[in-house]
Amino acid sequence: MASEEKAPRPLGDLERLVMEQLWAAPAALTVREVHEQLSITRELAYTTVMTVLDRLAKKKLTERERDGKAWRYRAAAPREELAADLMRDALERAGDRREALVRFVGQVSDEEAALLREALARLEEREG
Amino acid sequence: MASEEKAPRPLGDLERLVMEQLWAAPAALTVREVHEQLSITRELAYTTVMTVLDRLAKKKLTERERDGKAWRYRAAAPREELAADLMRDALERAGDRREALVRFVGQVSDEEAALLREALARLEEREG
DNA sequence: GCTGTCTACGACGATACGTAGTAGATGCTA
DNA sequence: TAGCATCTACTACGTATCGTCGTAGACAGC
Repeated sequence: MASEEKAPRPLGDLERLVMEQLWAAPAALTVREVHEQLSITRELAYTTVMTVLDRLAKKKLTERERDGKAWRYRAAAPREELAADLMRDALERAGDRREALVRFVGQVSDEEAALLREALARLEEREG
Repeated sequence: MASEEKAPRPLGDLERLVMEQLWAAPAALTVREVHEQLSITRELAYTTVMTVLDRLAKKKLTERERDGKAWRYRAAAPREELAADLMRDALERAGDRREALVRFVGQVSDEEAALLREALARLEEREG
């Protein structure tokens, strides 16, 4: 016992804000566009946003493509995918998975429980 | 959109090892006992273990009670509870929960899916 | 050639963690 | 009673992450 891998570090506050911009956008965004969006709420240097976007790319959370001399960034995976990964990760580091799942479903709202049943039903249907 | 709280930082490697000792123990442990256990595998100063236990207590992950002049530490919550909390937390920061849950159940093993169904059934039974 | 726009790279402060030393209280023992 | 052992409390240091920028250099258009 006692042998697991490191948990993925959670996003920092600004990193999360930036990812939310990318997730909300229909297409890849330039640093300037992200900066402008964030500037609505808070004051940030252009280079700060650039640095964060760059770090996110190094962490494989964003991908970028050239657009003239600028880069366009987009989220590497949908927000829900990241959430599912984190859930999976949390489950994996539980001791007794059955117990963890029981506690988990005991915590979710009725609506979420319904969504879970629905998701499981769909899975069963697809997998036969 | 864009308004969530900070995600709980994951445990550090040593912190995790220490928590695993506490989770595995049937009763509260002294610093010395944890230190001795960990010393089987790696060399660590007594005070290092003490510091970690202390930090875990400040983070409310452990609780401690006096035993003579020493403290006895125990996990504040079972391992599975922490896992369930993390899963819940991950779900909460997903955008579309339905989508996140679909992706989640799509990721788990067949066995885990079965455990999930079982947990949901038990929940339904209990809640009527 | 000057100006504006981008990127690349480096930097600095704060915080978290792994790791440990030292000081001081207290109790058992020779 | 003097000492050694045992514990806690407090401080500290190195590394990594993250928020936050500044500066320098490449380039394009006026």
